[in-house]
Amino acid sequence: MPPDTKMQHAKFKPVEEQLAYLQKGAAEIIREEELRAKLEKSFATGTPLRAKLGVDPTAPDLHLGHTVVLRKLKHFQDLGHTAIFLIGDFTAMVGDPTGQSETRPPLSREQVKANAKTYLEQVYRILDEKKTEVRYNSEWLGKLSGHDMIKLCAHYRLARMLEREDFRSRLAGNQPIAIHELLYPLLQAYDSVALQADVELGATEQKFNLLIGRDIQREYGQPSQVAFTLPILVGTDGERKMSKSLGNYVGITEPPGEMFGKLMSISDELMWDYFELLTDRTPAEITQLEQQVKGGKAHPMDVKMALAQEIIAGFHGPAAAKKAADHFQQVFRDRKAPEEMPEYVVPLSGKMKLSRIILQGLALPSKAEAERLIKHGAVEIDGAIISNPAHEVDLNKPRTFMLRVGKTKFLRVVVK
RNA sequence: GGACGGGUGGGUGAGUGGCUAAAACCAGCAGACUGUAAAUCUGCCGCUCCUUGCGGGCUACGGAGGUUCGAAUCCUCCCCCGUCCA
Repeated sequence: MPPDTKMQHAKFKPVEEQLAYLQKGAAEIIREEELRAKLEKSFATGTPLRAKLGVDPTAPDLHLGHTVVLRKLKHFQDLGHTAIFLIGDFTAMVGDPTGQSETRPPLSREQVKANAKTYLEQVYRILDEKKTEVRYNSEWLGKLSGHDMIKLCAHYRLARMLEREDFRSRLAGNQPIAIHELLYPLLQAYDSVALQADVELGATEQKFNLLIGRDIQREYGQPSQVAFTLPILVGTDGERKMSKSLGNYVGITEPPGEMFGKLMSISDELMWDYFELLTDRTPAEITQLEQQVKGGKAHPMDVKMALAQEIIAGFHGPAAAKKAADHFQQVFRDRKAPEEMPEYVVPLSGKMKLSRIILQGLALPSKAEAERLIKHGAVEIDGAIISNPAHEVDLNKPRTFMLRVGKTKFLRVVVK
């Protein structure tokens, strides 16, 4: 063994170990042998790989779905490689057609800038800010001349571009495709050229774009990047992709208690996906847990609680996660009122309608909604169900009572 | 530029003059059952007032006018979207 190789051992972990770490949770690695070769070369020369993740600065509120791919980028970072977080400020003005059934409205410069800032703040909850190379693709794309652009386009064929599912179906369904949308994959590919990416990460729906990157890099005389895709995270409904607009998401900036509740509401089957994609448990550990649950040795709820706690600890710290777990245990499992609940102060007066109190105290959308809840028997005062929507509460002397609305909402009402 | 087709409640989408706050489905909310699960079942699901009722008022079917005792439904103009032809 040459002496300099020994030194490299300190810098990078053995290739097989790295590979195993990276493979966890991957949907597809194209091609795996190339990744191994790149890792070997990196190991031998002491040069970190350049792993790229590009995002459209369109969604300032990140949820767990976004974190799947971010966590993988973090894994590269953990192994000593260079994590490149690319903000597609230029391409955002084009609009990624991926998975779109219609043309996306482009974003203005101001929107892009503001979104990018919020985006980064949230990304640093996962990535190490000091070690992350943040780039904006306007840096090179903005400088492309018309001539450069034509040259780039000349490297790809229309027929291949139209192979893409979303283009094909739109074409077949008489839906419009704007010419500039064809440019998007090419520009993304050019980003890989500009950044000399060794690996590009993305969700499975990005596969097509990532593959074009390989072709274009070759055309520009560079080694092809490895296309590394990750599964799309299913939302809390257990059916569709996690997304904000579907309301089946868990936001990473949500309070720990909220996150806990949402995570516990996922189905038992789904929790294994979450373990794989959102925690650092090894595949072996996960399989073991799964068997324990199947064999009746572990209760699914306890396992799910551990899952929720682990995920939350990553964003809010272990203490906050523990607190959320305790709170959950008390309120839902033991069906007791929590120790802490929001307070709502009402001034001393004669009487007040219960519906008005919960309307204001819980910021419900309408009084009709409040009355509906009462009629349904969802409202309790100090443990007694009140089902008369016209019920009035005496407010003639100072006191405190506990209001419960539905299973999850509590309010300490203080009359003074 | 021309010819068609279309814009209905959070979404899909029925409804061609009164019985329509507007079918159905989805989403959502609540209750039951549970492990706050999931699945299932039941109810609710524009706003507001009260005496909480098969109750009163208001607002709503792209926009503005009009016809009519009465319009999501008919007429006029306008805006927007799609298809086809050029």
